[in-house]
Amino acid sequence: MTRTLADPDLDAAAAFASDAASDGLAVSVVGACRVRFTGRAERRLPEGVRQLLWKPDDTLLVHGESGRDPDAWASGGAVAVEVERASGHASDDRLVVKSDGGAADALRVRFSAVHAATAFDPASADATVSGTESDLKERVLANPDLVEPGFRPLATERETPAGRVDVYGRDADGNVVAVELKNGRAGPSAASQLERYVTALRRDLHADATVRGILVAPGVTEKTRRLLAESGLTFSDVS
Amino acid sequence: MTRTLADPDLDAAAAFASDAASDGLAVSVVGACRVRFTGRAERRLPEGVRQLLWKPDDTLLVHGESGRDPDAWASGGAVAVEVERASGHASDDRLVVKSDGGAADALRVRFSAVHAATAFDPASADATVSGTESDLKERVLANPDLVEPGFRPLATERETPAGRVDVYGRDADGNVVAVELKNGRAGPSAASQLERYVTALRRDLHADATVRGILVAPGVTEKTRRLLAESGLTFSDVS
DNA sequence: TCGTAGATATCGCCT
DNA sequence: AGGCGATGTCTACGA
Repeated sequence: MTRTLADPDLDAAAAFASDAASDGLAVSVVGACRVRFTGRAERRLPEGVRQLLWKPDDTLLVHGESGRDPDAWASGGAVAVEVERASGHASDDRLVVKSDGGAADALRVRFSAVHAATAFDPASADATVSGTESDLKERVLANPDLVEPGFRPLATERETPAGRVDVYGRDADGNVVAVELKNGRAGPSAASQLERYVTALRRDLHADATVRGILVAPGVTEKTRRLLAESGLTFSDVS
Repeated sequence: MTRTLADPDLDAAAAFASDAASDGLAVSVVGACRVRFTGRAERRLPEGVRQLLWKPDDTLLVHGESGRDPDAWASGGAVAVEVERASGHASDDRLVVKSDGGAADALRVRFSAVHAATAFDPASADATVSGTESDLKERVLANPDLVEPGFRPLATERETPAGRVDVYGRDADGNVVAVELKNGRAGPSAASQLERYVTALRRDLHADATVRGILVAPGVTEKTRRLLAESGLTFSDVS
């Protein structure tokens, strides 16, 4: 199923890539190229050796020396391969792989040389995941005292004009409580988010209702702790 | 500089990958593998053909069938390669590439078979980028009327207890103005952010100062527009 | 399709 | 090293 080509000429590489793509395979191309992206932004990469990965869903990824994120990419567009013939020497020919996204986004990768190409039938993701914010929600519902002693959850994802409250309930004194969960260390945006929910609930509910906000996370930054205090909100540590 | 190996046995692949890594090269390995990540979350990928990219900065990427983001990854850890010997048949041996990040993050990729391996000397990113929020700031400073007629910018990235205001200035009437820039369509978090800044400035400045907030972006969602209105904030469209 | 919010977010800047 | 906010964020999930 997997096919490999070493040091092909550009015509061979182009044929190899298009054949693989029409067979529903992923193609990895390693070679010297220039890259240009235009659309939501403009980006250019100078001549250099990179790896291009062309997935069966027509995602294009250009990876260079470092980092988790690609140096350039395109997704959602139609991908085309061609060999640009130079008028002079054949050594000026270029293998061009390009994606033309619908919304003005366009990526063009121009190879002056291809060192290796591999085609393979890739596995779908189908991953098992745990340890996310949704797991934290399960934990809180199973053990509401994590929020605070006496807390009783009444709903999850409750709608407000400002967005959905992760967990909605009442405290031991019967006050309305909005709980915002964060899976990691909480920053200022979490405090703002919670404040928006609390403000929206105060407006929506009867004027005599007391609405409290509790941020539940395994840690909080100092500035965020201060912001919470200034807004009369509570932090509950679940480390 | 670029080297390729087709259908190597696991020992050859292991030697190839470690040699390439010690030469400061990037290595692409295509083969059948299982993947496990533990740390901030847990994730497992079942047996399947994927591409592993091992960059010189010890970033590991595992790419499958679709999507721009890798199905699994690790960065910042030390990467090790080894062949796990099975007690029975040699066909039960596994090529293991693993990254042990400092903070409990660990990625392990176990290949049962390697179909192709390529080593190459990758180019550094060194990209030219434009069209970002910082470009929008340039535009606003060059032409303050984009914010509103008569606006005069006085500072950028002005510090407040709630964070840095993108552009700080005064309007035609001499009122203090906090400007928040968004490069894309602005959502509720942008409104919250601006409100935090305005509140902080009102607290910091003399009580008699009027502080206004203006969100400048190429569009805004409906809910956000309502949030802005409720907080007495202004939206300025720069499409 | 649009809006909203999470993510093993990553990345870059500044303290 | 940690906080903070942008990102061509991407991606999943609802309305």
